[in-house]
Amino acid sequence: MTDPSDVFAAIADGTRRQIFETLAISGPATATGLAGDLNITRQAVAKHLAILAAAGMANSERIGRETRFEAEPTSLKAVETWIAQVDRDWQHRLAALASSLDDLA
Amino acid sequence: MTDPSDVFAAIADGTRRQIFETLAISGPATATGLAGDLNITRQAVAKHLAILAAAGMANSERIGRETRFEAEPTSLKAVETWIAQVDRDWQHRLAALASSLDDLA
DNA sequence: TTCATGCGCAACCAAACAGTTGCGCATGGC
DNA sequence: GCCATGCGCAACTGTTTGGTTGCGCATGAA
Repeated sequence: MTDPSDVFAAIADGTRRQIFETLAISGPATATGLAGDLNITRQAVAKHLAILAAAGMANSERIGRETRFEAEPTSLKAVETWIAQVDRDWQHRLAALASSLDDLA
Repeated sequence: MTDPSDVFAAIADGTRRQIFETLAISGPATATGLAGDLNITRQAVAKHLAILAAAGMANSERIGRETRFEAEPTSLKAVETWIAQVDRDWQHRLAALASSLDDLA
């Protein structure tokens, strides 16, 4: 299982989000291909892809001498879950506050 | 308007998420108070709160010699929106792929 | 007025990070 | 077999970042 915290760290970087978006929109791609669009080295992209993969946000498959990376959108569930939980906590606190104000009336 | 990218950076740090959760659950608090729970300096907490505030995730209010910080949960909308967009892109690509496969049949 | 509390600002430090260059290895086309 | 392509690994660099300590200022209580 991948640490949810890794997902948060992974999406923190703009370049990484961009790579992830590109994979979602255009489908599987290689580090070399992606490096063409963005204006950075293949190595830099490869590092980002490794981080995305470690966070469970991308899957790699070696085909001949190429390594194709594909996005794994379900990995963002962890972030959605966290946001939903915070929202629940917030609402819960407001409700408790309101009811305690009612008690005073 | 706050840069959405700031929100991504803000939630990337575990301590920051923890502070944000605490504010959502327990309501407004000061840097000194929060520093007690977490095991770091008031200064460190103050920096985190400044980052959260800059990202639009927290609002501060000075009361006497205290500065109370409150969570702003709506600020997470930007993240939710991004995730939803990526999901749409992903589904759209899959649909296009399926239809192009149909054309071959 | 005096004193303790709480805060903000600045300097500093070690670790993490995004990015680069350089090299060697494997795979596919000629 | 030979060469180009694509990749992974390693070392290095500048910048960002989470954290600390120290100081001075303002506010509330005695």
